[in-house]
Amino acid sequence: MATGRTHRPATRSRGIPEATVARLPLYLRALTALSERSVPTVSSEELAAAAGVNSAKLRKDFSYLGSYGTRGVGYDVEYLVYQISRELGLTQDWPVVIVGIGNLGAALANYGGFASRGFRVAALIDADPAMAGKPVAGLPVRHTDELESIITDNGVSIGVIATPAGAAQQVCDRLVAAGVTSILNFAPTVLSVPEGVDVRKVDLSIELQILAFHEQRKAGEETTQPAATPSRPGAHARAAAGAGSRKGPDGDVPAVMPA
Amino acid sequence: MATGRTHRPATRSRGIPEATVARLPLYLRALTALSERSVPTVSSEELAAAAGVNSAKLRKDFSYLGSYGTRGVGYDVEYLVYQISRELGLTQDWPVVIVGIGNLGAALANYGGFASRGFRVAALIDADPAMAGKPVAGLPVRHTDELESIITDNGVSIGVIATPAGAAQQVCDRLVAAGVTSILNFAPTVLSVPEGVDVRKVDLSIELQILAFHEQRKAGEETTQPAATPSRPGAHARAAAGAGSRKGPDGDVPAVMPA
DNA sequence: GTTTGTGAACAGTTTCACAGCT
DNA sequence: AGCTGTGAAACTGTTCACAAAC
Repeated sequence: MATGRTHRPATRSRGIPEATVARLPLYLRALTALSERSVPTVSSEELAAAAGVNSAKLRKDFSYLGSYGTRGVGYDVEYLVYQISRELGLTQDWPVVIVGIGNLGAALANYGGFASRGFRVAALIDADPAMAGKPVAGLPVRHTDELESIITDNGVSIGVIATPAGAAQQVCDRLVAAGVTSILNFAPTVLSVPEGVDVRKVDLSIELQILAFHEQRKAGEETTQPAATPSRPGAHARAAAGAGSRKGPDGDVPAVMPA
Repeated sequence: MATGRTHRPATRSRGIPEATVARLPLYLRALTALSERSVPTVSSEELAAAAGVNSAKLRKDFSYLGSYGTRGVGYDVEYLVYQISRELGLTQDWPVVIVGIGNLGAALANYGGFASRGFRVAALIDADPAMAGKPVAGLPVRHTDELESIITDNGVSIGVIATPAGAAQQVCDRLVAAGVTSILNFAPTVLSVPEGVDVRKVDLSIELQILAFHEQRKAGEETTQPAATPSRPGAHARAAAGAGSRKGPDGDVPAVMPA
């Protein structure tokens, strides 16, 4: 998923489709790996396989960037790496702050892929005074009091929130007030931000729940639904309904997963 | 987002749209909060605001589950909590293993929201023998050798991979061979899995790159942007020449392949 | 009067299949 | 021959707007 509220009204007459943007990093990673193995060119078929998509989609995606391939040959790896990097804005350096240096914040700070491409951890910030000064991933943790000055002094426009849910909105507000316009939120909360600020969220429990949904489908084709449905407070059981009303709490029994 | 799911022709004639499934956990979280405040009913408008979506979408989403609201009134909170939980498969318990107990794995193990709803950490697994037996989040870390027996003994069908990228595919293969059919992958790699296995991935650096894309765009379109554009690493000389050969945003220049 | 549930219109995304370049 | 680039078709997802239910 993506941006919280406040997304441009898809006024994308001149832009790249959002779905394509979301795949460019994937292509870039695959291309970087090829580049490191000194592979000079790659076909849409090969690159698509490496990125885990199909080749028609990949070609369509690239067509939004320009005609960067050569018919009968494929794509030049180095050239594509550069073009995609530029398109994603990775030819410049993005200072990032991480707020909330608990288990997760520390993990993020230590994450190598962070610095590797365009991003630089400008500061680690935590509300706990006991954390202040302690080094994490080679950086001293700074106290929340310094948040605003850190942001302005470093020209930070991207913030990562790894605090408990209860603190997230407040931290978000302060980040935004200080000038941050893109936020990556790991806290399990819906953040509200003013127009013009992008929010992306990463949420473990949502991902697990989506997996559970599909898992249940796989298992439950014949194994029934457990338990009974508690009666509905305001309404009557509509379970009867021979026609029309296609829904109902009972099994949906779709023909899914053909072996 | 981003199921790396194996290509299924979406045989879902009678199922719930994927986009809807992905939002159900969001609704559930908002409803749970209302439930804890003993709010008895909620309108689509209110609930939508709490979940960060618009009300038409929410009503459409719920319509796939059934007619669970009351016109003129709204939705009964407790009843909806139950229905969504059941739909997501959270009325049963899902044992989960986490493989790779580094910074991130430990963070995940400690994540409270894990156990809170339907999920239970059955085991923490790491390849480092020095880790074996050490308690993390109250559980002793087990060695990778035990992976298969842990999976089968506990009937684990959901696995979380938090290993380095290099180990992820191998771990994935072992998980799948042992019976896991849903995987949440935190390693920055494309996993390949057999038909019938679901993969979802969470990738920090992809999220950041997407943010950078939009951030760059903000800086470009309107005026402003307080400098904050440090050095450029190894930008190619052609940078000034415009985007590419096609009808890009600006000048059209014949394709230039780098030597 | 209020609010749901939903067909219909619209928008975005993926896939197909092939023309056109190398 | 091989492979890209892209219109058109097919599909999925979102928004609109209003009749039906309370």
